[in-house]
Amino acid sequence: MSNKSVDLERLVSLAKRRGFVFPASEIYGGVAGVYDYGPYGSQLANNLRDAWWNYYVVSRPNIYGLDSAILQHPKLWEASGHIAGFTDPMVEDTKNHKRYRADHMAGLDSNNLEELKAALKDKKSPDGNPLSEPRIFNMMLKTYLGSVEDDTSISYLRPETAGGIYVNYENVRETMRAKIPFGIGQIGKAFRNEISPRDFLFRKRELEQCELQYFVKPENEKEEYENLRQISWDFVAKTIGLDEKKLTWHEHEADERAHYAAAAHDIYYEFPFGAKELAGVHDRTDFDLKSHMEGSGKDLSYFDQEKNERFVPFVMESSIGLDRLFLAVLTDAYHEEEVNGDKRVVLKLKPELAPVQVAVLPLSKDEKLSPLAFKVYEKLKDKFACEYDQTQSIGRRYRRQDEIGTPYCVTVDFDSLEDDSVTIRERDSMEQKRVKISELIESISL
RNA sequence: GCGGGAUUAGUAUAAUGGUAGUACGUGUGCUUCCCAAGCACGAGGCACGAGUUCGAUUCUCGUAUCCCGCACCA
Repeated sequence: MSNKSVDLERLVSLAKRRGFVFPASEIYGGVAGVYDYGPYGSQLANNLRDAWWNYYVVSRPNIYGLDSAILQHPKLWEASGHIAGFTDPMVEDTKNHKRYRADHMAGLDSNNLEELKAALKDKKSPDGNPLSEPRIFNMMLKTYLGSVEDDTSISYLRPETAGGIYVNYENVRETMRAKIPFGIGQIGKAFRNEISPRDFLFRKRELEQCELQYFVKPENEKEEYENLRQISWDFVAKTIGLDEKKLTWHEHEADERAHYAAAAHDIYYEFPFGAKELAGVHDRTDFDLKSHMEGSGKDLSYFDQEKNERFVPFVMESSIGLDRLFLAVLTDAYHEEEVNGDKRVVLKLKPELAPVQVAVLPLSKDEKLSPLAFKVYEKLKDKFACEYDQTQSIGRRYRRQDEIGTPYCVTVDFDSLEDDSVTIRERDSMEQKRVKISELIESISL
């Protein structure tokens, strides 16, 4: 049976029912575009985070980790281009995407979109192209640093994690004695006031990004870019193990690239609501470091000792949304199967990613079986993510574990009292093998 | 943000201007119980606010959230 028919509602329902994802502040009616990860969801997210960190940072000698603050100097976002015009009513040239102040063009001192819309009805851009409708642009979440709320204390929750990497570029290079090429990896929350959050975890207002910024010599731009594309593909396809048939490259045309990017390729995943961006690889050139050199007045150029020359490194970026990865993993794993005339819902998660790796189950709740089963649980719990469950029938408990993707169930039965053996039941095949309790840990391979 | 639809227990749903059933799930107990078995008992619900009304889960309005299109996603 395939999982092609998996629709978003089923995933949302399972996620809620089994403690993966809850709507934020649900008892107050929820908050659009914000979700909380429940007991199993937070564990799965942790596992995905660890997988990224190990793959991109820990296992690479010239990649360094960073955890920069969500709050940074407001000037960072000016230099990066994020602040420009964001709290103003803007119109956009629909052809070349140049932006203009809607109030200036309309000759009105107004933030009223209806008034502006009427006044701009027949106007063209300076290049003679049609204009988009006026909108207030303020994607960043504003806050005040310090307890006095005035214009001088305005700050922003970061709209992306990359900025924190650039402002620490020199600190990391210096303290790690890093030579180009090297990279800085970071995982963290970012915030965007999305106009319309949609599609469950796909477009959230509070999201988590995993980003690698890789600093290279300008002349190696193309080669490093292609290399990073391959690394990024291998992460989602091999390390995470998403179905490669659902993954595709999508190259940005010039007019859909961000202001900083010379080249951009996204990895699309076939979500229940269509093929959408899961990850991105961008060639950001020297835009960012140069912008921050200008903004801060500090020299961020690199001195190459061998060639005795100085240059501003180019940045190759690999970024992936942790929430999107979570949703892709859930989508990929979700299967409905027919077993003995009943429907079985099973999450075929990679064992190392599963929130529970081993469930220990006494065949029945019993004054002799339960203590033995609990001893088995205690033996395993420091080695694997374990759960102990003795409530209701054994078949029911297998199904429970199937639904949260537990790869192995260890069942303690009445024979166990005599032969010191237990059975290991495998999730996907539902096959069982009997092993000695003393050899149990070695018998479970993740 | 615009237009449309929806919102009843944890999930999926039924009915109703006189405060709600069902299924699955869930809790306790019985059953040496290997793939959601059975039996008994139990907990649990009309998204929020206002209006109309003797009385609103039901009608009206507003809000929130979700879904579908469009736009947006720098």
